[in-house]
Amino acid sequence: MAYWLMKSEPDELSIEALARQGEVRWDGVRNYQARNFLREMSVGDEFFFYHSSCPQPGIAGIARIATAAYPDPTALDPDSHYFDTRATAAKNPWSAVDVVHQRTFRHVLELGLLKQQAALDELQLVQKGSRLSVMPVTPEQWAVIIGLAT
DNA sequence: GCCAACGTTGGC
DNA sequence: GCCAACGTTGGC
Repeated sequence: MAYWLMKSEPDELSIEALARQGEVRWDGVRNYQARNFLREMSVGDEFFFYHSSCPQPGIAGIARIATAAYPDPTALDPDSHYFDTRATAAKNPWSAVDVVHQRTFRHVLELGLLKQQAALDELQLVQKGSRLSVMPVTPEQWAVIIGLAT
């Protein structure tokens, strides 16, 4: 089983909203590196749910991958913010996965706290200039971060 | 294939 | 709202 971290703006989808809905489609990823990671995911993989572009950026909880990657329907929807004129049903370059809520942390693990952990130096999230919204997490990094959540 | 211009991300 | 850093686009 692999571990990941995925970013979401809480205004779009927060861990609380995911907890309410149970299972949602994680769509709108429009970066090839991030998309490639989506395609590497397996059912049962777990990921840290990161809140970005908000008053308290950080890891808010854990969710689980419920489906393998499939073509992202928002790319074909003219009414969607994520519509891509180049995408067709036959040739849709973008992928989505379904995810299930697993755990909401009692407190958000703030970005500043994560940056203080020497053991997380290699995590792409804390590297300067990194904007990747889907990234792998090693088992060691996963354990360190779980240890920060009380 | 280079690279300048542009748009986006995301913390602050 | 600002702006650094990055990815993408498109002219050449």
